[in-house]
Amino acid sequence: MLAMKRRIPLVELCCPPLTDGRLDEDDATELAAVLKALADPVRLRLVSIVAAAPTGEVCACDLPALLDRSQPTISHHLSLLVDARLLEREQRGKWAWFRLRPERLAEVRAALGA
Amino acid sequence: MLAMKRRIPLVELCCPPLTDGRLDEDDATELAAVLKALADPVRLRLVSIVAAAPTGEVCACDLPALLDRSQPTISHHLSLLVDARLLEREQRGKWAWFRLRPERLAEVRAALGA
DNA sequence: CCTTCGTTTCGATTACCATCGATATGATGG
DNA sequence: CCATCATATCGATGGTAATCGAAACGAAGG
Repeated sequence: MLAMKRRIPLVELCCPPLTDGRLDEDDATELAAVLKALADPVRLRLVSIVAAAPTGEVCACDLPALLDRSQPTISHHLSLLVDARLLEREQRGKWAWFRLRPERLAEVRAALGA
Repeated sequence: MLAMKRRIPLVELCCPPLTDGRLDEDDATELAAVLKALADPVRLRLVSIVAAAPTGEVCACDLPALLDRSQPTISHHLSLLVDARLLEREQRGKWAWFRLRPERLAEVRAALGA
């Protein structure tokens, strides 16, 4: 035991915890990609705004004003967060709404140690 | 209550958890800096190698071979990790030894949510 | 001291990234 | 259809970061 190789089904975490053994190159690259998506002040604030929204979702239309960035810039960051599976996007009429994917954030925490 | 503003002394975490409310610009910048230090495959592998070392420490001299990068490159990444307070460095004779700072990793996990 | 050897710093190169204005896309409502 | 408005894409730009070879630094040991 301990020879058993990965893939816990419940959370489907992206990588074994950092502290459990040497990460191989692929796992490290994958984990680095998610962390890179989080490692930007604007994107962290986007995630926190969505996470703290009372209704659980936020309209993209409100975000440029909240973050003092242009609309294309916000759109760019939102795309990266969706690609990293940290947010999910839903189009409703003309507006795009975003929700947090808390399991994904939990995966990242899990990958960062016990 | 809930108006009380930050700084839990025990762990001295860098920022309030992402999911507890909107991060202000300073907190977001600080958290992004630590995450950026982690958001690189080579540095993640460095951390995991140090974390998994049976003795708790690793000699810098062994790392270029393990990671297939030049010695200056490894030195550069180690500096970034030390600056981010994720590793600590100790010079012993000619060799530099590195240890993990688990509290710092715990801070990052805490900042990423409950 | 002078040499050796591990490590850091320097300089250069290359690649990536945040940002914006301008433009395109796409859905809504007349 | 056509006009409008929210969002996405494009192209350009300035800045940052990973990487390496070469050179500088620094500790040991004769």
